[in-house]
Amino acid sequence: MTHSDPQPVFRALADPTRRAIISMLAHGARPIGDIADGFDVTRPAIAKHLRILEEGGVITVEAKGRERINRLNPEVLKTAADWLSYFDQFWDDRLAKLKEAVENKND
Amino acid sequence: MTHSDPQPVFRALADPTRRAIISMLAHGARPIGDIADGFDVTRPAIAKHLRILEEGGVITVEAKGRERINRLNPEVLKTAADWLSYFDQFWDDRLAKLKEAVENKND
DNA sequence: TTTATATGAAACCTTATGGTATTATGTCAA
DNA sequence: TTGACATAATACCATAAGGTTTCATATAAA
Repeated sequence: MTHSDPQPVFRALADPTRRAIISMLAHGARPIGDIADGFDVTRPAIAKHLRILEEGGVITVEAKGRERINRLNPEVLKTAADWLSYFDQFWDDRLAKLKEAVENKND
Repeated sequence: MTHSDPQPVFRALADPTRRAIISMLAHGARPIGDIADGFDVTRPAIAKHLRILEEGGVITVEAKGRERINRLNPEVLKTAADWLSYFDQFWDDRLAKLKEAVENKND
């Protein structure tokens, strides 16, 4: 319904390292150092990914002392999911029927 | 369940022109020329996008005389949708409840 | 107040990306 | 068979992406 531009989100999702970071942050907010420890690449590389995630609104960064806490902002991912949801009809009849059933019963 | 690598699909989805091509092909298969007519960029540019879509399995190309019909393969998009579906829990409680209700009643 | 720690920032490199213009090839139609 | 048409292929270009190393800065702890 909000129909906002999915481009920054799809851009953020395009890299496997960024998707892994997103998955990691789904389990809790973390500073850069902790994130970088989980990957082969250097911390500056992770910092660049975090910047792109932040630009896309996928994460927010909160300064806390000398640390900077990176927190997932999962609602933004809905922008991409919404774009893809149009194609539900092509692969999942059951979901369409389910949605229909619910719309008739509840709302 | 299939759990295949979403990388080629997310790559295909990363460009706005490619997403527009996907949307266009959702309404029916078309040859390159027809597709290119709908965009500002040149045909070789569209051809490159189609190549990336084909590499990602998002479209299939069928030679038909001197034309080459580009056909959407929408099931592949499910790979990306599945990856994103993990985050449903963060933004949509209703869907979770719905799923639960269905699992209790049907299967 | 040193010293260690967490991060930012700059400079640089290689390859991918998205685009162009031009030329070649295969197929249909007159 | 010749001409028109649909597309492929090639060469080229500018910028973005993803990575590195090195250096600077701010905060916490000794």
